[in-house]
Amino acid sequence: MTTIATWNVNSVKARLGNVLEWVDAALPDVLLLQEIKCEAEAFPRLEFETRGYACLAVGQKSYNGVALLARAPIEDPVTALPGDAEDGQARYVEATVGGIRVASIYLPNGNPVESDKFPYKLAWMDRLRAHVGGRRFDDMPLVLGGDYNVIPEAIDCYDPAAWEGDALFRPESRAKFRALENLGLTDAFRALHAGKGHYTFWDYQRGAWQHDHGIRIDHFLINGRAADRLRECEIDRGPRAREKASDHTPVVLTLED
DNA sequence: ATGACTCGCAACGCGAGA
Repeated sequence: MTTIATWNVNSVKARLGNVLEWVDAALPDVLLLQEIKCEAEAFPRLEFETRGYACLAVGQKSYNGVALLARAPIEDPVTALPGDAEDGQARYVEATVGGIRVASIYLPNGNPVESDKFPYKLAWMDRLRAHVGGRRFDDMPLVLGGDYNVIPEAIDCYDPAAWEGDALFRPESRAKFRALENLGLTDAFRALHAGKGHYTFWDYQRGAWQHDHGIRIDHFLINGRAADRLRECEIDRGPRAREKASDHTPVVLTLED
């Protein structure tokens, strides 16, 4: 069994205690982090290395940043999403671990929709589609985990009306998410769980967590080779209830060996 | 209810997040 977890930690330094406590209990084979909010040199790699993880962090100061941690060697890394040499935002890291191609994705938020952030988001999704579609991953399992900042369907949010017009729920964003699925990728959580009420993010404001006013925006998209081995995909709500919690909670994918 | 949280920052209020 191989477990791969994804978690937008909203600053790895502010969250280090919570993250390590969860890692020590959950013991994921691969951990994909987003919004580490620090440069790679400042990533607390020693804390993970002493727990047996190899670390690959791609960061920048203050914003964004992704990391890929694994109990097995990290091979053939890609540290930026191809397709725009001008894009300096740290939002993508990809590598091979134990014969599985894995990526940690922090897809742009895109709000406000009237700003240039929304076309940047859509273009980023086009680049991701071109990257995945243009490379030959078919000979090995591919797992794209991360914060996609997309609410795929109305059942993926507590109150669809409240999200109407938001970049996370705009028809364009959802269409481009479907375009990724149309490459042959499966939304692993949705393949195993039907219905409303499955969320991965609750806003810090308005008591969203206490009222369970959440949205499902952290996803695993996996190719056929990985879907053949899909056993479980679960949202662990535990960390969201903690003091000093991230506004996102981990999602854990389990593949058969 | 023009609000509300929480983060990082050569901070001491602001931009960004979602």
